[in-house]
Amino acid sequence: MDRFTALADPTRRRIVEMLGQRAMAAGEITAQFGMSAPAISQHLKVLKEAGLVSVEVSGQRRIYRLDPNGLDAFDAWVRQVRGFWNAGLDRLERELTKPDDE
Amino acid sequence: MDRFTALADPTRRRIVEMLGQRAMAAGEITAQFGMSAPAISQHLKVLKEAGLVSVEVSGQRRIYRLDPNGLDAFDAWVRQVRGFWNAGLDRLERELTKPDDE
DNA sequence: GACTTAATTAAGTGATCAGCTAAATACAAA
DNA sequence: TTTGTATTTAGCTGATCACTTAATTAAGTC
Repeated sequence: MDRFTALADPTRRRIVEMLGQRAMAAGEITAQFGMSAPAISQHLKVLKEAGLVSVEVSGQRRIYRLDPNGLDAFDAWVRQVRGFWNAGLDRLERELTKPDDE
Repeated sequence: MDRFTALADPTRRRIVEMLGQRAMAAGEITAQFGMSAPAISQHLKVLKEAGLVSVEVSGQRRIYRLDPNGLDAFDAWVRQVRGFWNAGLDRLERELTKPDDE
C-alpha cells in the first residue's frame, strides 16, 4: 500500500495529524478513537509501511512518531505536478482566475 | 469521495500529472491508458467532484484541466501537519537525526 | 433523417479494505 | 510463575472500489 493510499483513510489522517503534534504510544492513540485496539494497530502498521510514521519500542509500549520524510515525498509530488502546471500554457487563465497567488 | 481518496488511485494520479502539463480531452486521456473509456470517465468524475480538475464542454468534447485550488488544499494539509511537527517537542530529536533541514 | 464520434450513465463482478472478536506475543509486577 | 497490561496477529464479514460490457446522450457529418 503506497503513501497516497495510506492517507486516503480519515482515521489514518487523524493519526498523522496527532503525531504531527507529539509522539504517542499506540494505546494513547487508540484512546482518541471509538474503535478497537486492533483496528488502530492495523492503521499504524499501514502508516509505518508507508514510511509516514516510525516506531520505537519502549518496554511494553510502542511509541509512534511522525516520519517527516514520508510527508516530504508527498509534498514533492504536489509541487512537481503544480510545477508542470505553472510552466504550462494554462498559466494565463490561472492568473485571470486567481491573481493573488504566491 | 474526498480529495485524499481521489488521489489514492494511481490511474487518477497519472491523470492529474498529465493535466499538470496541459489540458486534455477525455478521449485523449483515455488513449494514454490501456483501459476502457468508461473507466477513465469515472476517474475523471471522481477527480472533478474532488475539486482537482475542471471540465469545459467544447462541442462533443470535454476538455479537462487541472484545478490548482484542489492541489493547494491538499498541499496545505501536508504543510500544516509538518508545521505542527516542526513546532513540537520532537524538534530536538529531529535536529539530531536530520541536521541539514531547510 | 441516418450514421459516426465523443463521452457518459447503468448494471454487474472480483478484489481490496476497514472494522470486528478471539487468540497470541511480550513485557512488567506481584 | 501467575496475573495483568500493551500491542499485535489471525480470521472473518460487510462495504467500497476499480474495472468490465451494454445502453444512452449529445454533437458533428453526410
